[in-house]
Amino acid sequence: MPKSLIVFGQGIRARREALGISQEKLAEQCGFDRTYISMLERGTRNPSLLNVVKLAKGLGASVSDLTKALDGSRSHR
Amino acid sequence: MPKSLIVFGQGIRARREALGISQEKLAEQCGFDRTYISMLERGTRNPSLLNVVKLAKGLGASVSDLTKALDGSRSHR
DNA sequence: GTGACGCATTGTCCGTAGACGAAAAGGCAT
DNA sequence: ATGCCTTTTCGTCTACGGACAATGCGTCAC
Repeated sequence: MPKSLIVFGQGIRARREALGISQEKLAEQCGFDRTYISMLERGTRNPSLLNVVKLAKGLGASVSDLTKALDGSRSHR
Repeated sequence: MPKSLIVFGQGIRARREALGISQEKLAEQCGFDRTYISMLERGTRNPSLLNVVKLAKGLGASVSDLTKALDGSRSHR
């Protein structure tokens, strides 16, 4: 379970909760399945770049904003 | 062919050439295949988040730096 | 010419991303 | 306790990511 995905998922969850919306609502805004959001937030999925872009739109954030949490994270070393 | 991937690939290529290294060299630093780098730079591949992290390391850049180019890009609309 | 280099392109292969259904469990009310 | 809402977790399935080998095309040098 790569640390990068954990960190990324935590950022997603934090932003979603800051917006006060459910996983289902976010999934619908992104065009995803609700279970997919659940797995993303727990770091059990490795999303593609295009889906990260969709996520950013659904969260009203920029892509680089979502990925800032990964900048210092050594996923494995 | 999503515009986001094109833009992302152009950014990869620009950074790689700024480093003065070949696709093969970058691939080896990232643990990728050389053809994969080629396809990424042309936007014909949709990399996973973990691979974007690997790319960032191989290029000596931050993830959010690589994805900054996507911030304003409307991938489809 | 014939090398070597860098890049693009194709095809095959396996693993997993991601959709979808269903179920279960945790709040938090009433 | 019974609702409802949210989230987690379990299947299955198809599509695509990504590795790898092979080929081709240019452009250098020799």
